[in-house]
Amino acid sequence: MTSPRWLDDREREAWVRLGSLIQLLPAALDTQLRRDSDITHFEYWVLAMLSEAPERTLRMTALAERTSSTLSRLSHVVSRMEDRGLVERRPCPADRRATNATLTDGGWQKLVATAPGHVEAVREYVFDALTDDQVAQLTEITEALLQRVDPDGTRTGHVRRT
Amino acid sequence: MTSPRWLDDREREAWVRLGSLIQLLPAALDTQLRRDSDITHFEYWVLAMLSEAPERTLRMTALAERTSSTLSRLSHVVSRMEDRGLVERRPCPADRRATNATLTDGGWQKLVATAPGHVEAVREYVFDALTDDQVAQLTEITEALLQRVDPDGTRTGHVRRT
DNA sequence: GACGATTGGTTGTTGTATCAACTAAGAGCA
DNA sequence: TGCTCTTAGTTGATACAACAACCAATCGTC
Repeated sequence: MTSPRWLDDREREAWVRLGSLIQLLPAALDTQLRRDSDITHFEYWVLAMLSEAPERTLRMTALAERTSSTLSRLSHVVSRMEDRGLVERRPCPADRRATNATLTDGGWQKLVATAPGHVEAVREYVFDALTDDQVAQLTEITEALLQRVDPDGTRTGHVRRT
Repeated sequence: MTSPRWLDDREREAWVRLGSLIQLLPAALDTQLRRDSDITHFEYWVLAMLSEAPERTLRMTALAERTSSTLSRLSHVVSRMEDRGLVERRPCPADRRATNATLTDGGWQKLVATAPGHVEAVREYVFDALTDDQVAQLTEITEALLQRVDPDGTRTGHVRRT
């Protein structure tokens, strides 16, 4: 079971914690949002990204990038959100292959009602636990990891540093 | 849409990257393992944790803790792994409520065959991207966050610093 | 201006996660 | 002993994600 380049002790320590974190943090955020607002964490990002876009509208492809998801996943999710009246989908006049997703008034209100509690949860789980230095370190570290996980930036183009 | 304590710019920057990362990193690891070894990332942890235990055996509850999962999820997964001959389940003689899960020879061989490629992927996605200092910072940061996400340590008892 | 390649998006299938409900065994205690 | 409470684990229903197959529009190019 010897591998060319095994993990050393320090790496193992970091890895086991990171493993737990990527397991537990999304689950914790999902739980809060489901309980308080009956939406998933992913749906929250969809609402948030649309709310910040001009006209509260984005092409599906652009929205997929901003939510770090695939187009397929997004399509399913937006369908459900459309059924619930949070989002509207209309064919793009400029490119008739494309579809524009727009936040409805109901979706906007949902976001407004949801955001404070969710931000509070993010603070509680993440930022209240970290010093200012650590927040800066976290930015650098996540930036470096994203460079590896998504080198082309096709799923994270909007957040990547120049 | 004003909240008592909104996120400032630095926090937002860190948050959007962390959000992308917890979305993409598990997916990337899952993809590698599925493609190369036909197991999920979670199943890999199950194999790995059992392989390090005495007698390659753990109580379901202990295994759930080491994999940061719920007992319910673990039960389903172990059932499937049992069907594939990777793991065996036997009632614990000492406490007849409890169940011991044991790695089979087949499970051990699966892990041996899988580990090098997976470790290589972990290196590629994580550790090759970080300096030694950053690895240390990551350990501190993840430790601090786990403290918040799982304060009692019921899902992460084995990794928590004293 | 016709043909193949690429882009944009949807849909169906299958597998997995989650939640709540449940059984069964041990612990605490009158 | 008999009662309740807690712990350990399983199961079934429902919801969600991933992958592959697919369609339709557009681009490139000869």
